[in-house]
Amino acid sequence: MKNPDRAYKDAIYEQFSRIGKAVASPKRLELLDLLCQGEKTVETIAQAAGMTVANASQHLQVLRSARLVDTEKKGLYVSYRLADSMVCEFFRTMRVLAEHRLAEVEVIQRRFLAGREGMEPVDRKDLLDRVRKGAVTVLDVRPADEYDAGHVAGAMSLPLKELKRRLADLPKDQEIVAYCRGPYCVLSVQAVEMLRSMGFTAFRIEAGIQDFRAMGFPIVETEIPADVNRTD
Amino acid sequence: MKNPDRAYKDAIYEQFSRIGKAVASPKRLELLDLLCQGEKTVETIAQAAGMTVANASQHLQVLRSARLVDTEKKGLYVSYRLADSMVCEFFRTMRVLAEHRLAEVEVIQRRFLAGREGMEPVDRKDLLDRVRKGAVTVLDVRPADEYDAGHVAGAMSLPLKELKRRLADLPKDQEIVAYCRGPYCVLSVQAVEMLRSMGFTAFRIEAGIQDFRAMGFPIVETEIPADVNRTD
DNA sequence: CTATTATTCAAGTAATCTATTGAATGATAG
DNA sequence: CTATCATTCAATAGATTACTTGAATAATAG
Repeated sequence: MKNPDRAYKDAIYEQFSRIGKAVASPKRLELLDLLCQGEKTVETIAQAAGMTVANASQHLQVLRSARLVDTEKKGLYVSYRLADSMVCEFFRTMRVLAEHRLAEVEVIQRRFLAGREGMEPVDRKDLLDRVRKGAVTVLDVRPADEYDAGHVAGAMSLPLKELKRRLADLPKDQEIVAYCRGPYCVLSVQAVEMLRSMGFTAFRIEAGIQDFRAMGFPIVETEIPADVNRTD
Repeated sequence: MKNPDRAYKDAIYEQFSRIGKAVASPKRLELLDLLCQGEKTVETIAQAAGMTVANASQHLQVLRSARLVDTEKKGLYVSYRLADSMVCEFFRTMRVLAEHRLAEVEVIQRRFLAGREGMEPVDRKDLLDRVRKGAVTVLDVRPADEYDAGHVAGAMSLPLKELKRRLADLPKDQEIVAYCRGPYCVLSVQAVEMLRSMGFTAFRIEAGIQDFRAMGFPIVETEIPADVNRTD
C-alpha cells in the first residue's frame, strides 16, 4: 500500500462495495423489494419474506448500515422504510438487468406459471393501453397499507385476503385487471385464479407500482400515513 | 420449503443476488469501472487495478458467471468486455447512489484532493458549458485505446504518459479542460497538476465518458477496433 | 410495579469468499 | 519440436457471512 493513488481508489471502491454487499443476499433483495411498496415493521417484513424476526432484523440492519433504509421508532414498533426513492430505482435497475442478462429468471418464472395462467397468454401492450384508457376495472390486490402508500390512479383496493368476501363489489360485465407488487409477486396470480374460477373475466398484469411509475402512469398517495399496526 | 410460492420467490431473488454478489467486492467494482472504458486484456486490467493477474482473472470470472462481462479469445490474449451497455448504466446508477447515500465517499475524495487542486474550486456548470460551446481545449488523458473506444466529440487524445513529450501540441493561450475515466480516476488530476506547473491554464472536469454520455454530449467511437496488445 | 410484546443483541456453527502461491493449459514464434 | 507468454486452475489459510437459538432491551398496558 505504498501508492497514495491506490489507497484512494481502494477506499472509494470499498465504499461502493457497501452498496453491493447490501444487495448480495437474496433475502435482503426481497426485503428491499417489499420496502419499495411502503414502510413496514420488522414483524410484517419477516412474515412476508418467510423468515424469523431475528434474522429479518439482522438483514434490515445490514441494509441500514449501507444507508439504504431508515428506521423510525413508532411506539412499540420499529418502522423500516427506504432511505431514498433512489434506492427503489436502483433495485429496479438491478432487477431489469438481471432479467435481461440472466436467462434463468425467465425460465424460473415460466416454470412457476406453467399450468396456472397468470400472465402467459396476455398481450401486455394492449392490456396497458386499456388500463390507461380506463376501459377496465383495475384492481390493486396488495395489503391496504401498500395501496395507501401509492397506487395507480383509478385502481380499486381489494387485498387478496378480502377478495372472497368482497366479490360482490366487482363488475361481472367488465374486464378486471389485477396488479400487485411486481412481476414476481404472486398475489395477483392468486387473485386472477380465484376471479376466473368465480366466472369473472380477469387478467394479471406483471407491472408493480414502481413499474407503473416508470411507465408514466399517474400514481396516487393517500395523505393519511399508514397505520403500522395493520397486518392485512 | 413446503410452500411453492416461497420456493419460487427464493429462486427468483437468488438469481437477482447473482448480480449483487458480483458487485459486492471493491476489486470487482474497480474492474467493472475500467471495463466501462472499453475492452481490455486480463493483464492490462490487473495492472490498472493493482492486483496479480491470477487474482484479476478470478474476479473477472466471477463477473462473467454473473453474465456482466463477456470474453473473446484474441490470439494469445483474452479480451474482456462488458456484456451489455446496460451493465455500465447499472454501475453508474450504483455509483451515484453511493455518492448520494454514503457521505464517506465525499470525505475520502476531499481528503485526497486537499492540497492538490484538481477540481475543488471549479464551477462545474460553467465548465461544462464552455466544453459544450467548444470554447476550451478538451483533453482526453486516458490511454489511447480508451479514447478510441469512445470520447467526447472534439476532444484531443493525449494520454497522461505522453503528456510531457507532447506539451508543444497544446495552446498556451486557451484554457485546457482535462477529463479521464470519471470522478475517482486520478489521471486528469495528475495531468492538470503537470499542466499548471508548466504554465498552462488547465482545469479538471470530474465527468468520465459515461457521465458525458448521460449528460447528452456527443460521443465519438473510432471505427478501427482497438489493438489489444497496446498497453499505453 | 409486573407482564406483555416488538425488536435487538450475543454466541456459535456452517458455509462462503478472498488473496496467494505454484502448477497446468493453450496459443504462438522460432 | 521447444520456448515463451497470457491466462486459468487448484489448493490453501484467513476473513466474512448466514441462520439459529436464547437472552437482553425497551416501550406499553394494567
